[in-house]
Amino acid sequence: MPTIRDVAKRASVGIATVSRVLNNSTSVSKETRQAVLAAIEELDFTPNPIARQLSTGRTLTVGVILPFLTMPSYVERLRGVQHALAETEYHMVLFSVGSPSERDAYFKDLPRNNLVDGILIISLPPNDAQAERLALAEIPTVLIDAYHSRLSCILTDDVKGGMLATQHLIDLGHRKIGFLSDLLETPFHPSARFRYQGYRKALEDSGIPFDPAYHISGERGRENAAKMARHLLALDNPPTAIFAGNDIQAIGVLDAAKEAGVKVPDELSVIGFDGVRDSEYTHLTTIDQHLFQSGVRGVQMLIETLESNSPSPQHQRLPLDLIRRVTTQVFQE
Amino acid sequence: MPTIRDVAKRASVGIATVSRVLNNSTSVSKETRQAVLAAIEELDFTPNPIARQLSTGRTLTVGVILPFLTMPSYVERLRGVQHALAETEYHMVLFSVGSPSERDAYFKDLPRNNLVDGILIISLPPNDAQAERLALAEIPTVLIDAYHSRLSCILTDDVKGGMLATQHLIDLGHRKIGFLSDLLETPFHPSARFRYQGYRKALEDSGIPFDPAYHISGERGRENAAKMARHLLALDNPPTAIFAGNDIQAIGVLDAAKEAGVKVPDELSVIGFDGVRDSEYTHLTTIDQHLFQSGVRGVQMLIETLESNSPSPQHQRLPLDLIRRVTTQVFQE
DNA sequence: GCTAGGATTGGAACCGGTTCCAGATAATGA
DNA sequence: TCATTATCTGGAACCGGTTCCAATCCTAGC
Repeated sequence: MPTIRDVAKRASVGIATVSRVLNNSTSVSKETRQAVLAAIEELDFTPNPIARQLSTGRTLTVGVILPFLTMPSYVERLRGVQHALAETEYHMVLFSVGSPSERDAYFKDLPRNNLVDGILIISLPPNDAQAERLALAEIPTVLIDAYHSRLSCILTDDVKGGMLATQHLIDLGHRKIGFLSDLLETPFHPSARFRYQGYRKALEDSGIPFDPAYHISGERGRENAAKMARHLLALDNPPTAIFAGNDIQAIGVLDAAKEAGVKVPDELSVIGFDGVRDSEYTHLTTIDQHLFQSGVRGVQMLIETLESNSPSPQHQRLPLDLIRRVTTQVFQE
Repeated sequence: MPTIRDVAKRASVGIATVSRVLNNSTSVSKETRQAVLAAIEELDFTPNPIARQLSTGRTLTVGVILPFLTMPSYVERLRGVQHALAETEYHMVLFSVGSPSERDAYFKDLPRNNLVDGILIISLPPNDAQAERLALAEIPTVLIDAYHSRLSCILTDDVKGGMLATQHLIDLGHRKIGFLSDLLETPFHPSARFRYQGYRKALEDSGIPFDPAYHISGERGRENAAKMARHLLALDNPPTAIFAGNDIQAIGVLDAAKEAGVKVPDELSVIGFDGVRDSEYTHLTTIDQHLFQSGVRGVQMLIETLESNSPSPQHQRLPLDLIRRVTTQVFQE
């Protein structure tokens, strides 16, 4: 592998000059530049990025920490990150988190070793101590789908989203509204809890009493959601509408309804949350939280911070949009 | 940020000794080691991986090139890669390919710049020239779900898989068997074509004449598959079984069948291909090609090559298993 | 004709590790 | 006791870039 010194020798110039040509920095005469470019061509020289990283202190790499592709919504956010990063000169290193201890290890180590220039954390809220460390680190961090006052964030207002979804059902005339979701207490992202809060708030605002029988939560996944939905549908006085904590669960609800012979949306309205692709296929009414866009925005915010190194954390809130498809309908007696 | 020299000074030893402690290489006396470890602790020192990379020539990074997460099957393979890589000391850098030109750029550049120690290519078969370059490069490459004689590969026998699926339907007594898939000619991975060949071969082996009306291909995706399935089901003499090129398309077929009031499996048997998670949910009979495992094996082969630098390409074939679920059934008049 | 100042250029130091090699010390054997 | 060897240890070179700084050349201005 030829080095910059080989090129310098071949072009009969100094190594500094070759470097200048490579970075087309300060003035190099046209003839010299030509000579250097010719030598580079002849030797088939490519600068070694590692050496460059060492001397510049920049790695041109962004580290992405996420709960690894366990849910379509993470994949969709990651897709947004990838898309936005492709427009820049930065590479993407993936750090997958499978357990709280793994998460903590990355939170601790990644900001210290100079492996990446910036960190994107997807759907993994740090605790106060971790956030403090991240905030003090030289490497900027942006949280996507997680909040901490000390760090820059791309946020989704899950409470508001929960209200939006519930309000939609209320507006359609429903009064017996079920809520079905992941476990509310989780070591990872507590979005289900916030959405539940939104659900409760919307009911309260409309003066609809909350019925604990209409609230059920359990392990994630379509099958489990179907199981929970069967339970709701088997109640003596079953709900006429179900708000599922995410789209995958909503699809599980659709499964259960079909199986039970309950017609959607005639006899049961179903609304999801996320706006993943599967919701399109299934024509599910849902709350679109712009997952792809969250990845894009996260990258934008990180790159901005990297280039301006403004230290004050920024918080950006993504819009939420009700996408009305065919699974919700006006309540009919 | 403290450096190895700071540690050396603090522990009153030479930098070489610190390095020895860090790499617990050749003999260092117990007392010296203790002193160095204490200094490291006190200074909160972490070795800079970039500097290490420059001097050792190893980056401890594997580059993964893949058509970016456009299909569940790629995600599943990637998951396997991630899982296996997590057991090693290697990191993973993701290079996403959205177009043939992007693919060609990565094939060309990645082996040259010393950014990664090894390359995994998922579902992107290189042409001869590219394969030659990759084979000659100092950086080892392993193809997952793609074949080239000059390179190590983790393979799936799509032709055999196509035969397996078709044979299953034939064994059940079906004679009017449809085949529905992606476009057979694609700039990317031609798995659909191979599966189609397997379909044709199985028919031929059983002496069942091929009916061109039963073969349809088009853009990928569930919806498109449903559209194509509607077409097949609307034929004067519709097939009694459909083999879909992949699970997502098979799910599209199920959609179309339900919509048309055709009962699965009573009136129509459906078999998919891949064994993605969605196939579990939908209780789809399918050919499991062990996607996750393909990622794991790819990593294993790559790491092996990295550590033994054996230059001769290895080819490993993954098994194919028929998973019989509920969407296929004995043909009944 | 002489000098100030801008344009080019090259050498050397530097980034922060690893490792070769030689020197120092301790232990072993005769 | 002395030579020999094994064990430890540190300095310096090296990986391959970038960049500071000083040197050189050239041209314009007086």
